[in-house]
Amino acid sequence: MPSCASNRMCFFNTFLTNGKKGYISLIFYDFISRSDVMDDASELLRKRKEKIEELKALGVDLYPNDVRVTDTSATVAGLYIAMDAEKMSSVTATHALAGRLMALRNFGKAAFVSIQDRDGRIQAYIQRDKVGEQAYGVFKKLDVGDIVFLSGRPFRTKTGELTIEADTVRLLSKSHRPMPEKWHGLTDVEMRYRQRHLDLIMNSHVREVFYKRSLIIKAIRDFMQDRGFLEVETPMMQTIAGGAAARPFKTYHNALDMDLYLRIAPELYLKRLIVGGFERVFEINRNFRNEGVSTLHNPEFTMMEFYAAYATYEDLMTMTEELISKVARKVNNSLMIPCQGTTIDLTPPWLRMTVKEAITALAGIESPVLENRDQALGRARALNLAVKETDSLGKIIMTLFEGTVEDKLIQPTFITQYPLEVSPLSRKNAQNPNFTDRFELYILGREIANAFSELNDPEDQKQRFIMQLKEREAGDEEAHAMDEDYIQALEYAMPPTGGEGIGIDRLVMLLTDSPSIRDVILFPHMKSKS
RNA sequence: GGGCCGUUAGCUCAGUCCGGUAGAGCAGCGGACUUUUAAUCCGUUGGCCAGGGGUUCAAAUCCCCUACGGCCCA
Repeated sequence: MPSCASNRMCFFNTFLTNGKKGYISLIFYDFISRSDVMDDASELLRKRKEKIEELKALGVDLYPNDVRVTDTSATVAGLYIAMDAEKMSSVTATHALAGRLMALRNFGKAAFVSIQDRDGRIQAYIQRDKVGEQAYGVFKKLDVGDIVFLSGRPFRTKTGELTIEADTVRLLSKSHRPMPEKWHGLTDVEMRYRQRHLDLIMNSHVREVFYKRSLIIKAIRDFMQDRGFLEVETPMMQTIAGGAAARPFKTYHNALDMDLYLRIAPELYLKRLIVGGFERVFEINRNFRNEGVSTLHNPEFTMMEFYAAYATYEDLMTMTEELISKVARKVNNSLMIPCQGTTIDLTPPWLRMTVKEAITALAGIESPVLENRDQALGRARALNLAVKETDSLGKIIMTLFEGTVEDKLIQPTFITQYPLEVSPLSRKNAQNPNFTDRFELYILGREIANAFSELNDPEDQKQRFIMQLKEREAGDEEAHAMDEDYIQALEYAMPPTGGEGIGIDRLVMLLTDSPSIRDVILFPHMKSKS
């Protein structure tokens, strides 16, 4: 038998060598109570633990699983919404509900409680003479935060509040920890993100944001399916992370003995499905980009990408207006969206202008400057923008655009005609081959969508990849890699196609008036607290 | 990566400028109370002041470093 008696490993040893169940549980209990509670825990946690022991001593099952819940706070509220106190006095129906105890107002021999379930809150009135002395004794030991079961008939209090007059009250799951403060709730943003369960318990508007997020995604999915788009799933782990300009996460497959990258976009696989003949596909899923976090960036984020054969980027602008306005109407019941102190008007059609027109119109940079690399470079430097001596005109134009125009695009605006150098997968514009048939949608100064008429000429695509390789050799880690498999797929002929990606998180931010992407992602990434 | 701000009881926050016994409200605990709703009333417990180093007779408070978070910039 091991000689040490003060760490977890040793208990396992004891268990293995001794093998008697009763013995081990005794030791283990000793360990829990002495180390986790008596020494480390706050007085509050110790008191709670004592109460739990008292309940156990009374023979109360702390975690029963034998109740039948028939209603929620909302179904009960819906039934009696039109009935006043007098009408309700003749109601004989009883309702069985369960939820988390969120408020407790005790009067000695009776109490009002509020329980919270998935639909909201409902009040119940617990009387000693109604539930019985023994059940009431157990009830008095319950805490805010416990999960409870209630049944009884509904009535209205003298203030008119719908209330369940409980004939049964039971503990369903005991909370070992106290809830945050009832009035101010949980406001510490770090704790809200790290302990989202608490945030969801305490902050109803947070629950609403995530209900709405689900509605938005459902509305998008319905819209796409109604138009004959097939929902597909393509690889999240890719041998070449392509389809966008970003640094990928790297991982490793043991059995195959190969490096893999988490995808930065599904684009190239989705277009291979267009070659395969599906003609209309979409995917709503996660992308992973190895970059910093900010109010607009999370390392993993959700995009919808879709591709439509025989469509152009111009068709997609119209479709995007329809999609986003339809979703907004569905979840917000309006096309006027209050967001971050301004109102966004989503009524189509939306403003359309080229990158160069936008720079001239919104930043006052004369158009000849945008035709001459040296002048454009000089202007970018004068504006303190980060440009390199070796940057091409197209790159400099985009630097000017990002530095001077982006945050002015408040109302929905399609920016079209992106430079060839920054669009390696887009079709060249027929009139001006230095630019591509591409657009990005901006709302509230943020990029929401990116789309283009797809480049389907395999020889041109190969040249574009070679251009990108040169950028990569010149030190641009985000430049696109050569993808021979993709080129070979194009060699089997891809129909003329329009493709688009819509940032779901950013769309949810817009439609829920959330200031940070972390407010629309349930578990945003945070640094570990060591 | 840079700048600014923050971290004090389970939670929400004072206290920091100007160093001198660590506070409030809620929650908890004990008591009263059978229509309250931030219930009320009486009493009461609870702290490694994020962590480390320095200055000082004396540090939550002043200085330096670190961690985490927020906002802004790149």
